[in-house]
Amino acid sequence: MRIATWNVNSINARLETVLSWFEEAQPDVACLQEIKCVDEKFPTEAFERLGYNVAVHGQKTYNGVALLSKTPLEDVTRGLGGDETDDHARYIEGVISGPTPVRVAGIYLPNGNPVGTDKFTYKLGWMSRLNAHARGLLALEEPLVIAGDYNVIPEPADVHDPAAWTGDALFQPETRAAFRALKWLGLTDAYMAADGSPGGYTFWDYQAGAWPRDLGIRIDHLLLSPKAADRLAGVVIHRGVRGRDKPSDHVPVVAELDLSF
DNA sequence: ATGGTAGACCTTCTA
Repeated sequence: MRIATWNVNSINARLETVLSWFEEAQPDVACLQEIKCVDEKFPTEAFERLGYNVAVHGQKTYNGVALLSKTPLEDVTRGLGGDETDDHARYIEGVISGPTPVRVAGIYLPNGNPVGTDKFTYKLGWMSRLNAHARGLLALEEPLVIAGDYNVIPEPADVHDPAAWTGDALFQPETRAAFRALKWLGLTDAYMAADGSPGGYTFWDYQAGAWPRDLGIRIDHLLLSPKAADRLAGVVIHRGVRGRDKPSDHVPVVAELDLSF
């Protein structure tokens, strides 16, 4: 099973680009972030024509996540618990039906910049709530994938110039510690387990020639429960997508799970 | 040099 995560930076501005990638890459499951539209504006029919079942948790202008699957989605939930005052659309979860069901959570973790503001506090609070929720999911002892734009640079090897990012919310010690705490729960970073070579960037800023100069960061991750990690067959970062017309600033990351045993 | 680009949307916010 190929499971993809991709921050598309507006699904409607990016529809042709996204659909053509889906046709060639044929992911079985996809988590999309920053769809930047309400549920009714999501191009559901276009994905249904490609054979996908669609679940959306949208929001006007900002954020918004979607979960797509070639097999039916079950037990879909929207929103991350732990704070009733949080109205950002950043979390969607469902079970991918099949002989070996896989629970998939798609996340758009807050950016958190600038550091020292309530935005950074919100980011750390969101990570704490994700930790609490993941703890409960892991107790189910299922194949589980938590995939999305984490807005976390885990290690210096995941950024072209660590010194240039020391003041950024994505690379703060507290941010990195919260990401490590997720892994300590028993989650495996799929890219590190399958490949792990430095320079596996997933995001290049639109500004200052970041893409042609390969000034990237690795912030789109798939974290796997033990029963999902046991089946991990590989991870591919589709970096070439960044060089196409009208690209998102993120590229798709695809993990392959072997569900044949 | 505090620059630069992109998207939603209505003048500025988010990234």
